[in-house]
Amino acid sequence: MSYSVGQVAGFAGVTVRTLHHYDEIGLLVPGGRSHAGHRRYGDADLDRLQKILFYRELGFPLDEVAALLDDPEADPRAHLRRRHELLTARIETLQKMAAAVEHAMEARRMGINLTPEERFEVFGDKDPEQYAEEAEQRWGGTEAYAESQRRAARYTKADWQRMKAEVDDWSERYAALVTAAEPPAGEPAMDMAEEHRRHISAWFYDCPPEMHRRLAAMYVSDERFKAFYDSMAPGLAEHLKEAIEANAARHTV
Amino acid sequence: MSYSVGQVAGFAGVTVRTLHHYDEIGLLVPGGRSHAGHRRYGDADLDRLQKILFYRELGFPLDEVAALLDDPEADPRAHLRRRHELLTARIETLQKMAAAVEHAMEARRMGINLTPEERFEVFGDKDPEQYAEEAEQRWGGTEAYAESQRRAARYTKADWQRMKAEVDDWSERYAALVTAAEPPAGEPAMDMAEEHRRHISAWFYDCPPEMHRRLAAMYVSDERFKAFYDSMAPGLAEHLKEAIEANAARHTV
DNA sequence: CTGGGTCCTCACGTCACGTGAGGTGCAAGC
DNA sequence: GCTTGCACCTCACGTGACGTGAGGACCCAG
Repeated sequence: MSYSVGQVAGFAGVTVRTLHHYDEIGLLVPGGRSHAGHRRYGDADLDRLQKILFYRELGFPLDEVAALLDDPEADPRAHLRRRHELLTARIETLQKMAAAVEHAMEARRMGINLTPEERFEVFGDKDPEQYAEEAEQRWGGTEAYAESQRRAARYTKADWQRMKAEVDDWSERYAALVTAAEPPAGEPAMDMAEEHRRHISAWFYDCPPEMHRRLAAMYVSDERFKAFYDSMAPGLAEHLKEAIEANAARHTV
Repeated sequence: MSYSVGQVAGFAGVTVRTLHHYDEIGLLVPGGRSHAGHRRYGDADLDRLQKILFYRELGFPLDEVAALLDDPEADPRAHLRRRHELLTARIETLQKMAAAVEHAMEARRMGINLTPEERFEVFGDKDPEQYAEEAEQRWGGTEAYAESQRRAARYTKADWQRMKAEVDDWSERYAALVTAAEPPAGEPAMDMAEEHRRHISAWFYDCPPEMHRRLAAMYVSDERFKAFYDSMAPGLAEHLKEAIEANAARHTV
């Protein structure tokens, strides 16, 4: 019914030193001591440790953790709710970061340059107006940048030619499909959306349907991606987006 | 085309001191210095800083960040891929933590006690066999624990009586519904699933359909939850799970 | 020519522990 | 009965990633 430092450290996944430290600063004082002066942790101590580790995991400094835990206002249910909120909030920001990384990967794949504030928007909380003017200056030169991109990569020249041939072939066929007014949710369009996905997966990065769907949203929401696809045929970006969504739905069934 | 420490600190969301530190340890040495000895950061420096902050955000110590960035093997695409993988992995573990918290909330709501290893499983990497024997000893006494739970909470005695009356009424009606062989996806069952969800939201914690669905999965996967519901009527747990899923699907359309 | 703002370089402080050093209590094996 | 081993103890200094002044240089505006 009571545990030693070693045991607690063992199943809580912390070091003995950490428990000593928490004792020193009064954050987690064990319920009692053995005859020999050894720390003895009871169930209540384990419970408290669990909460401590939780808040620590989310980046709270230890004194704030202490304040949270020693708040006489909060009942256990409120704690669980609070933790769930913190977790979901954290998950949300990480998902935004992941989305920004996807954005960057797609931009790189298509040789589109990013503005400096876009590079940092991964970390949130930006003043979007602040550096707006100089963002303008940075346009143009995209083609040279894209070319340097290509050279910087690992592929050989022959690889690049094969890849480019695939892209050209695909875009020609998809443009034809759009001008023939094929429906986006039809079999031919979905098949070409799937081909698009496999192309990315084969040459650039693993792109499951879920992610492909998020990319599709970018193709219409971001002007540069939209311009890239619409240059193949007018309305192609929107058409491709719907085809990708239909294809993803077909996959997840 | 080149920025001062203050500017960089501004739009990267770090302090000037941090940039000084990165210069000191050679992690991010600015491209040049002005006449007066002031640091001048170029575009390449910003790019590198973005990567540094990213890896730092994910908990890498700075020397490892340096090792990653100065690895001559890695091309930029590989970096983006790697970052995306790290992010999705982190998101996944956080989602597991959130699930464990939901588990704990539901257990507390129904007065079910958790074993000590369950309390820590939020943090993953446990040897599931290790403390198995003593887990046994901890059973029984659940009712007393549940009672103490009730007293510890914020509600008044009258509130508890009202709440319990609601529960009793609901379980009686749901048991009748099951014995009458009503289909789980039928309107009456879905309505009672919705009532169940609203009950939790009103008395305990906000429970959107998404979360309700995850709880339903626990009702059949965890023996204790299953026993709780099956004691109302045989097969009720499974029936309720399907009703909750049907109700959630109805909600998201 | 005097502020005010931004930059500079020491250099010590802080937080959450890590890492020995040197010693104690106790059960098992020789 | 003794030593060996193990898990524990208490100092106490080290470390990583900065925070926080102290004291001084540069530069533009009023």
